[in-house]
Amino acid sequence: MATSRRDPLTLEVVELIGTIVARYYEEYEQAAARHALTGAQARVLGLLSLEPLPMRGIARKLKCEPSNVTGIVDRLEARGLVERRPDPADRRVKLAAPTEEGRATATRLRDSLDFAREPLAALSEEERETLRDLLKRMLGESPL
Amino acid sequence: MATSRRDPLTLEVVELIGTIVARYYEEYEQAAARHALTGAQARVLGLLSLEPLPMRGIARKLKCEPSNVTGIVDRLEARGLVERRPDPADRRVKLAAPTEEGRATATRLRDSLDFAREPLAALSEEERETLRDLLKRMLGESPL
DNA sequence: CCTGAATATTTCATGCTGTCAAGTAACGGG
DNA sequence: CCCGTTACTTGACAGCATGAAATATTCAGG
Repeated sequence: MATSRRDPLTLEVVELIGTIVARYYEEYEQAAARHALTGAQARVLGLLSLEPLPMRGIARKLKCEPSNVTGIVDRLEARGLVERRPDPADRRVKLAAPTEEGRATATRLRDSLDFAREPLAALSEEERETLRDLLKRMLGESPL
Repeated sequence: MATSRRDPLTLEVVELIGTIVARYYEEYEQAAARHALTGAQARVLGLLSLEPLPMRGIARKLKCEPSNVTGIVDRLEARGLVERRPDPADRRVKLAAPTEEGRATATRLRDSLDFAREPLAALSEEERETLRDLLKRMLGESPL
């Protein structure tokens, strides 16, 4: 299993992935900032724009403590982008859902992110297919 | 230029890259935590293990304010992993350099990161070459 | 040589993210 | 009905990040 970990080719690919990660992260933060959001706020808003979630559900997706989510949703709520609604099935639960404005912001954010990720245009359709398959295999082998 | 931004294949690849970024970042933080370091501290220590840098140089590499670097280096210095040395050529400058222990920690950190990135082993050598070339093309087109 | 603009670093104030521990409210099985 | 569990919040604390102001040093021009 360790046979391929040290060879120059693997190290080069690892290096490239590191570069992609750094660039992606930076552009994500910048895109969020353009909408006066922090990265964490943008991630939560993006999650909620797919479906409303209980606070605990957000924490699970973000892999952080629920007490942390309280603050992030507080700030989004204070800006009118998100609202807390009671869960009819369980009065302990609060469902966070985007407001109309929150949904609009999430959409604009997503669009500006797509644009930031434009470098894929440098590849032909066939190349993108190859890339997709290789990335899938990379991710598929990992347990998670 | 926008011709390829919306098609399902591109979106799928973007999604995959997002997954890789999330996983990479998470594993980086965990690897740092295993050495009782934060992500930012691990990044700085990794930089300095390549070459000593002035505070401002670290800030440039991290793309953050110099005043932020002061605190990060403070904490690394308090742990004996880094030391500040005067720059003989310019008395305004302080060079941050890893101590012996800092270098050792950086090495162990790098090794544990290589292990975290093991999923590449799922690909054959030829596939890794293809992946390398595609990633290079993706990155090469961007202005930086 | 001296002055003034520019540079390197630090300090301070502030805000956000993250953790942990403790507290409150509600669910649900026995 | 009670008790353990679960969901959420609060408060204390640390770290990261920014911006403005203070200090020390460099360097160019007169």
